[in-house]
Amino acid sequence: MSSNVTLKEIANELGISAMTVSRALNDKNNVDEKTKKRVVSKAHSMGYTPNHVAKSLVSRKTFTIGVVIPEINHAFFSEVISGIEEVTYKRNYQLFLTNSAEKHEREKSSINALQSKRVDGILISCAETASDIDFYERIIKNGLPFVFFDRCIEGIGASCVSVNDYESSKIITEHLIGHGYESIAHLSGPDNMTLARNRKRGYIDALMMHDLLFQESLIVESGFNETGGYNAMKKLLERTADNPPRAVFALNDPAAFGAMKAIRESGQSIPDDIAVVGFSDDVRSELISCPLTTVRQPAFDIGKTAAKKLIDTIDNSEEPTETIKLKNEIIIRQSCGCAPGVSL
Amino acid sequence: MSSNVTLKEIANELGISAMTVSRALNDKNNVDEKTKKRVVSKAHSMGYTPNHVAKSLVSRKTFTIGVVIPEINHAFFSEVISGIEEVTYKRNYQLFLTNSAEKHEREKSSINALQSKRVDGILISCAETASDIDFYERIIKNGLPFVFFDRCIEGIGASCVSVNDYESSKIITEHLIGHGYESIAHLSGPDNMTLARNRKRGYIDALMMHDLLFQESLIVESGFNETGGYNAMKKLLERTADNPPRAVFALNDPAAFGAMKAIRESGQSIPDDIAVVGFSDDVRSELISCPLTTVRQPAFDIGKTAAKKLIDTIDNSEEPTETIKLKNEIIIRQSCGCAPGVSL
DNA sequence: ATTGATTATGTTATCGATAACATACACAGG
DNA sequence: CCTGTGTATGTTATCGATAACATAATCAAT
Repeated sequence: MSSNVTLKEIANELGISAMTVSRALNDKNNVDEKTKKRVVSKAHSMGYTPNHVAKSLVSRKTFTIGVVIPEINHAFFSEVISGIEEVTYKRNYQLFLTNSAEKHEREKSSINALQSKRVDGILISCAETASDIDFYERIIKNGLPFVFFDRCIEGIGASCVSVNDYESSKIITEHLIGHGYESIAHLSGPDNMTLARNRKRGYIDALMMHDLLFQESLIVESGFNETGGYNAMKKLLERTADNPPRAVFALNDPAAFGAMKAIRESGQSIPDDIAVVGFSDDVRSELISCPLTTVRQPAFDIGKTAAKKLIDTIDNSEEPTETIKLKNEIIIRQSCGCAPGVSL
Repeated sequence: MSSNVTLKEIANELGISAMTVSRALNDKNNVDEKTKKRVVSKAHSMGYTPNHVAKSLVSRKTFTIGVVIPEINHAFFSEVISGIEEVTYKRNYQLFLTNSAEKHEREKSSINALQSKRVDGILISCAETASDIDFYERIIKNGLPFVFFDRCIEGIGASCVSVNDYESSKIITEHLIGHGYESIAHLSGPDNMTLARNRKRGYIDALMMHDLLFQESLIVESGFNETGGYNAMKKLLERTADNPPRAVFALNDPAAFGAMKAIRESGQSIPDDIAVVGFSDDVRSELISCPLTTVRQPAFDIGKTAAKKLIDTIDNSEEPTETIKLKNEIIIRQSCGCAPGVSL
């Protein structure tokens, strides 16, 4: 920390008490106007910056929130952060950014560090490997405001902001069914994550509703990144060598990119041999050689909504716990088998 | 803030002094082993979390750094942040993220807020409109460790981490010259920014060295985003209607995308009528219909290097001020007129 | 037995800002 | 002239952790 001026130093310079300086700088009304001016001008000339560390210690409030995300360098999350930042900026909060790198252990240590820094609340999107639900629950029960976004854990007393994963997954699967595809595979995420469960449910229910055979063997866990998608698809193609699926619904776009790579490497073409659809509308999705049909999530709005909900919860302990679902948009491109220019 | 246990509460429960509890939890060696165990176990069962706000007040050190960037939702910056985060995580610092949204006023207010929060240092990439250099200088002289990255202000006592803008710009301009193009335009940034100045200098020097006529009228300020690039290019095409440039070097990729749009709208084709090259290697650059020849910046490394330099400066006040230039890589694609598959 | 060193613990003061209480003075109303 | 009501200011205590100093108890050495 650099050489910083304190209230007492200003007070000594002016021959008055620190309290009067404090009152003057906070523009309280029971201070003489002349004194106020002298103080303000002195504070300015001495380069005074209020010490929020001291202020926070007394007020038990830091005007700081912590954000825990599984990956920073990912278009979806950086857009969410933009949304969060817009709200925190307006409401005068600072934002601690931490990265769990999809590791639950790192997530826990970040949360502990944020607690020590006495953040007023935490926004979190769970790591792929999140498992120790009690850990979150304990902290929430202890009274630290918590809001989950995107990758949520519902039912443990914290608000959640996510998208209508279930409906969107159902719709995009039905779109594949509409193409006449009968064997449709799914690259899934971990079952203890609400988001992954909902996407899988949407997929299964769409099959059921259209009287298609649901085969457990056509579901492979890929996780959220390209490598995971690639490996899962390879496994799937090996497993179904004699009778590969006609289409694949990947739980997000990076996983879909990985799957596309595996499909091409196996000598098959997209969408003529195997159609692919994703979820999340990555920046790359519309630009790749066979543009990806996917679901666009309102990332910026997710961030804004989650941040608002958190700060409302901080400001007012009566704020109800809520599960907010934002609307997705289905983006039809060519990887599903549609001709260019088709829209839903 | 939630209900938090203090040292004194633990001390009361055990009938000992707060000081002993403090010593036990910090594993000092002059505490009885039995006491230590009792304290640690009690602290755990009471859910104690150390209060870093109080600790920081005494130690005048927060283990916190502030990051100020012009735009969060931009692949380059989110990669830089990843790099920064990797270092701060390892070194046990927390990271305050703030967004200047390319506005100098917001930048100043963020820096003030960070100072009030008593960050141990600041990492900053200047806003496009940065102007009040004295402001930075005052803070740096006051002793707050500062490291600029990417968009730097050199010569005011802070370390800088950036790329060899000058050389790379010269090389990529020479590449255009190698194609036989004689009238080459440049979309530039603000002159008070070292980065923009260096890129322009590289462009001009390349022209000079190859005895090409340097025309002031072929330089238009575009700024760093797509809209800016679009408007600048439109202006340039109007201005040179009778004799448009044969190639354009844009100071970054988004500006190049905007320029490409304007060129196509004017009915000309890329690269046959007008070649375009950019700078920064955006994720989209290799995917667009005419892949963009550009300069790849080691974003992750920039973040890592800047964060390391900052923390080294914080830890050791003798750490010298340094200007570190990382190496770029020229990525040859087709927008310059090269056939697919060519590399430098 | 007395002294000094060593170990375990307690007490007080501090970081900077401010809430809560105390004081001092001016002026109006009886 | 006295009391009450402001107004402007000062003093003290507090937030939680810990550095610096103080004390008490134990044990070895003289």
